[in-house]
Amino acid sequence: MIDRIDRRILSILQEDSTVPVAEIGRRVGLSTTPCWRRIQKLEEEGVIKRRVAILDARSVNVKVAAFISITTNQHNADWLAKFADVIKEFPEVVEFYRMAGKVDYLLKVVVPDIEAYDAFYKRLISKIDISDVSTTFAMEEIKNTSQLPLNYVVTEKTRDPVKE
Amino acid sequence: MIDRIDRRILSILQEDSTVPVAEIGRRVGLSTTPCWRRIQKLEEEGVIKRRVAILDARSVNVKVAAFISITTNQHNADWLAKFADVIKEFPEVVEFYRMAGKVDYLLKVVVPDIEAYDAFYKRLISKIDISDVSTTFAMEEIKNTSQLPLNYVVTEKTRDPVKE
DNA sequence: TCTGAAATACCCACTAC
DNA sequence: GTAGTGGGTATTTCAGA
Repeated sequence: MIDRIDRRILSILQEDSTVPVAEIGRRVGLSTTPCWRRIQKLEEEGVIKRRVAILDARSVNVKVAAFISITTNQHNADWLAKFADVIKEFPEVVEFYRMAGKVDYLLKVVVPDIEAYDAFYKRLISKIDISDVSTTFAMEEIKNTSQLPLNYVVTEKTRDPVKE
Repeated sequence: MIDRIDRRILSILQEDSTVPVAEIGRRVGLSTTPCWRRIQKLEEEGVIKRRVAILDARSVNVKVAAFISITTNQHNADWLAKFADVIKEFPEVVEFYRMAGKVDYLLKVVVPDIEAYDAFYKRLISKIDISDVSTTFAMEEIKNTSQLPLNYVVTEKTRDPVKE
């Protein structure tokens, strides 16, 4: 169970995981060891999934983000499993969801430019048989964060959503 | 300028930033110091933007992802600036793009459930005047990674996209 | 002169108390 | 929560291309 202190620790770590444990402890009003033990527990429980480096998209030459809406008429489990496996393997696909409503699947893809998108698209449809596809491009990334909101965390003291 | 070794270092770090420098060096065929210097440089240059902890969405009670397409008839710079500022401040909004085509803006929002989405939606439209909004929900997250594809990186040796 | 290997001092993560 | 240790990291020095 996550309490308020855990939540503050998570908030710090998902913003910057290089902050030393002693400093985190200081900020949340804990000494190093208990703070460190909480972090360990959060990692064991899988609340903290991993620690990663976030790269600059422009520096690695993926300046264009595209959203691909896929509608299909094939809905059996076998087909879906194969479809998902194939698409997951493309490194350009950074997000992939099965949707409710008219669109069946939504992909977020990152590539250098429209030309590269076209090449990617051809590779995609050559590997898998999909009926209806529509793509929209992001002109500007206004916000894109790995930080999840923590105001909905169920704390041990209360079951109500708590404001940050 | 990024070379092949840098690319391998980035690949390791964006998958797991806890790997010790000596181990990274071993994997890319470098001793600790030059490897460490490369990482420093990549951070200085902003290729590595930050190091963060990735949290488990279910553990922090945000199981539902929604995509909100916003169409507006207001296109002046003032309005956009205000609009962007307001929306950015919602922690539930994890992604926010200005789009090309019919839809003007696309938001990705994470919340605990449909009920919470509704509450969020009401708060959103109370703060800002938007004409046309449509929401689709993700039923299943098949892939969601912070790892960018590195096969498009422009290396010092070649300007061609290089296969991983 | 630039790049990499070896060596050291220091600081932080982690353990025992 | 405090004290102490091992290990990784930051930094310097040195060797070689």
